[in-house]
Amino acid sequence: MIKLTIIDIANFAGVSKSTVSRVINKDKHVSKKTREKILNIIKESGYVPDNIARSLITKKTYTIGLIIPDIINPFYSETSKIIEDTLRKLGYSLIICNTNNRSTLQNTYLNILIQRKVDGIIFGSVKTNDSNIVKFAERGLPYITYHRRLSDKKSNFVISDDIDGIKLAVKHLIDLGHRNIAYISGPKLFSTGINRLRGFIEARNIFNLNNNSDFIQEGGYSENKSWQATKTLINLPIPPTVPKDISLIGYDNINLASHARIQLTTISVAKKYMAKQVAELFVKKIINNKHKLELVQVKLKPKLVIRKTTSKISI
Amino acid sequence: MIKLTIIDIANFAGVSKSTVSRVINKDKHVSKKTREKILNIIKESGYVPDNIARSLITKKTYTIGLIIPDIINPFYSETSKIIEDTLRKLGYSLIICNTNNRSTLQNTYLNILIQRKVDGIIFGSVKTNDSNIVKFAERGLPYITYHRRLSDKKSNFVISDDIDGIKLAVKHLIDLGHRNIAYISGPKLFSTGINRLRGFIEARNIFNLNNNSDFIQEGGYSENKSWQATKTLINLPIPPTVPKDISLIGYDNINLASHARIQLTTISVAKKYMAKQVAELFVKKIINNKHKLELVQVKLKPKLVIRKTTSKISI
DNA sequence: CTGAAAGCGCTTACAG
DNA sequence: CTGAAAGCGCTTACAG
Repeated sequence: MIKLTIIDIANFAGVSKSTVSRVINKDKHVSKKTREKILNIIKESGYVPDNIARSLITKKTYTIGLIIPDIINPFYSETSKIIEDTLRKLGYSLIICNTNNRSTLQNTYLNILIQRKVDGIIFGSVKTNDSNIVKFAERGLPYITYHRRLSDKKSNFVISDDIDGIKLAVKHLIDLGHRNIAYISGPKLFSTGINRLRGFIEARNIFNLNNNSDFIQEGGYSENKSWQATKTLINLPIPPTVPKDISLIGYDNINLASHARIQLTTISVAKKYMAKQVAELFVKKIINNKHKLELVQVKLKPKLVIRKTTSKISI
Repeated sequence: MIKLTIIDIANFAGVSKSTVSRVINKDKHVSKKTREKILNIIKESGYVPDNIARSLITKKTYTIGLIIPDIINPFYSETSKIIEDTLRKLGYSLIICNTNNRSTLQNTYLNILIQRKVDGIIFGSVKTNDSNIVKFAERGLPYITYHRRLSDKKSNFVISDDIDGIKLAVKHLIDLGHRNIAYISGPKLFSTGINRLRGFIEARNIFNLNNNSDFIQEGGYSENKSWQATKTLINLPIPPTVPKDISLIGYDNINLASHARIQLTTISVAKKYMAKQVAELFVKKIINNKHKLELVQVKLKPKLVIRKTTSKISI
């Protein structure tokens, strides 16, 4: 199996390699006749241009890195798949990196991606103040985050409006007659955790609810911690309002929420749309638009999905 | 942000770029003094060698393609993650491609990966006779499959021994006193489906079981089809042996099998080990060993995991 | 142990 | 519309 180069094609067609290059790059300044001749030879010969050689000159690899905590987590496998699909249609390939939430591994990946000359990096779960990303950003490599954002005002992101989401949840409970509403929070090193908590506090003020600080418990996205928090809440002198049982709203419409035996009322995040948007906007507004310095800062509206775990208060 | 090249480092160190290159590539023929000086300058300056330029000469990209049906399927997200992790430790990056089982998309990806000059391709779900892969293989690009194999005797693979797996299952049922044993098969275009069926037929002969052809029903990995097949089996004049209900063995120890309300006895495949092996053997035995033409053909032993869906026959 | 030179397979002004 | 030449940032014989 001999590997063909652009020179082989040029010789065979009786033209210079410049002309072959123009045909490959869809340059208009080639006569129809020459173009067709070359195109034919390329097809017949099975010649494939070497992207490596091309990248060396153009400084574009058409490769993007995706840094996520864990592809086994359904949120990330679903969004990764859509990101990959969207990028492919735009001519890009994706290198997926699982950090397992370890910042040393994230740094390892950042170095790998820099050395591989990726055109940019998408982050799926940034900590609000990640000094390593700030340092890396100084290299001038374009990046964007989804699901979570950096606190930096000039950062690019596509996220769900977490403040609004919690307000939807609180409003729903109030509409059902509840007044004592508690909140089990996520970790505060992510914008998701920070903003949902902020949304809860704002909602309490808007609706004039009990400001009892016991009604906010740290759950930390851990089953165990959340279970402890729940017990604390139930044993409060004035526990959260109780209908038949307790009205309960989750966040992120994970598959388990709709399970027949669970039927959790939930705030639903448009994760598929988010994934498509982050990939498209990153390529179109940032990577292919380097001169313009346009910021991408998108907050998607969450939705309330009412199922069986919330109901009217029964006094 | 100015981009440094090997020439900048060379000038700064007062040596030629050849010497810098040797240091970067850990060539021994450099004096300790020069080496340390250069290493220091590299560190201080934040210089990162350009892998693209290097690849153009070495013809190695240290990139591997992984072609799977769907990263959302837990089997593939779990194995992909391990493959990626294993490859990273060996110095390789991974481009994951989801075909959704569509051969046109697989071809698209094959072309992309060829153009990107990947060092090899790992396939997660090949059809036994995939003419496109055969055609592609003629390009001389190394490849290997896992989970499923090509019928081609000279192909590389790491799979589970599916024939043996079914035999384990049949033997277990016989040990429990069953004699009328039925089998709901998978699609025959995969080695998994073919070999499990073959294993079932061989087991019937070995244990002198009823050769009734009604006891083999096509399930096609589809819930609906399998349900039809089950009804057909139950309504047979002589149905499969019935204890309290029916003894049932699944294949592939998916998470649902161990669910508290399911407790399916199952043939378990060492998928994590399989993933690690396919990545390691591919790099060590095939990619880094091109001259030797060594075949990698590994069949891992499956295990029987006994839970609650199988029990002694009660006459 | 070190350097000068050639070359990997392309693209891109420049000139015609 | 087309070609000759320079160059992208490295590696690698070859020579000393």
